[in-house]
Amino acid sequence: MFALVDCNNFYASCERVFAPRLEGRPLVVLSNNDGCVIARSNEAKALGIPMGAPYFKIEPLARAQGLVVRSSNYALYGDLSRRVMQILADCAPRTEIYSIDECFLDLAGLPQELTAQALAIARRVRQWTGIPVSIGMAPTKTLAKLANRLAKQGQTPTPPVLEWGRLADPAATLARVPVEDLWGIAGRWGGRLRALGLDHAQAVCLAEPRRLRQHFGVVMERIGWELRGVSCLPLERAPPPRQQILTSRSFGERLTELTELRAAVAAFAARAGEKLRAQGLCAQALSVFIQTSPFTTTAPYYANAATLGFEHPSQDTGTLIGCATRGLERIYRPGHAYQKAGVLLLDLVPAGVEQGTLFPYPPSDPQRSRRLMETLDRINRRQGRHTLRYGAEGMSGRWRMRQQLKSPAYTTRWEDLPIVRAS
DNA sequence: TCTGGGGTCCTAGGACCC
DNA sequence: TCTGGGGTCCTAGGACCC
Repeated sequence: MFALVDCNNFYASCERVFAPRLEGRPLVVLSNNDGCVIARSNEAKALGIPMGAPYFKIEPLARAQGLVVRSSNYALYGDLSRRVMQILADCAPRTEIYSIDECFLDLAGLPQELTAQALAIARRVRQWTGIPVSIGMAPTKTLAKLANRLAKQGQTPTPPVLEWGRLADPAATLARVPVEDLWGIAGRWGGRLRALGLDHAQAVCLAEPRRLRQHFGVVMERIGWELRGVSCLPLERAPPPRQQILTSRSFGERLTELTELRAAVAAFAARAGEKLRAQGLCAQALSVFIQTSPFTTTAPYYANAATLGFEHPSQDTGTLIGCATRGLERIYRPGHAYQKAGVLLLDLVPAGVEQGTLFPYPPSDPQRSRRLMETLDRINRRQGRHTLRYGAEGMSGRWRMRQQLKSPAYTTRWEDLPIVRAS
């Protein structure tokens, strides 16, 4: 038996935890660079603001309707997520953190009163963190996801919890669920399922699994089995090691000069290196890409990428920046207004087991590099990111993101601690 | 003027191995 | 006219997730 705990409108809820006056008001959170809407409160959804809407298009409406708008504040969301996950880890024998706002629980061995248990979990998370959650429970992950969605929609006698086994008529419920609402099915497959006459979850459930496999492959076959109550997707305790690490950003302003791009790309490489070391990995190759805006119609679109292999596996920021810069110089073409760039680390291997080089040239000192990176990371962990950085990253730069509407990092910066006054 | 960032898995086909 | 059987690795493309 699985439970899926999902935080309601997570980013919007995080913004409200330390600003309770936003309770009940329509609220949206914007993507990096204040580009589009990536989270909406229920009130904002009711206004008809779609997910992913470019902000400049809804701005007039926003003003007229008193919409509250925030830049994304990942320091805050990440910290509140960690707290929620910690509470959940105490509530079940095994958990799987599925995303920043979702967690699967393995309910095996828990007392039978599952609904009562789940209601208590939801209350506890709300009381201890201020974050509202919904919980779906079922014998498979796919059904637990669905139960969660139905619970969120209020289709449950025990909000915010829905236990699949307590449904009076599961088949009729499935028949009311459009295929696109199933976990793992989006637009393309939805269209193809409908073309086969399978347009609701119950039709997929009744379809011959072999047929699903023929038309779509093993992924869809598993969805079919899971809808029938046959669990195919186990709880994953330890996340598998990363296969790639990407750091990319849209620029606050368009860039045309190589010098400016170089600083941006160096900063991305440095950040990617931090992530790499935090995971205990080394990269064996790096890819750098740049692109102009895909939405501009007045200038030709240009996008390109360069991939470079390393002499030997590395987690040294200096090496990463050097490679990224060489790659950039290969693909940079003057005359374009670049909108975005990124650095992708590839062929990751665990640090410490990498293949050495018999005749390194130029001679290098891996111990020295390792100590330097450890010191760099330690200082930046304690004193704040960017305290110590490479000169190539530049001090500021027009490429840095616009984030004009960001709330304070209430829980992760001393200066931003909220002050409570008694009156 | 203004449009996110970060990932995963699966499949088919080609090249190659013994 | 007829040409084995069993495998791996790599890449590109397509789909999906939050």
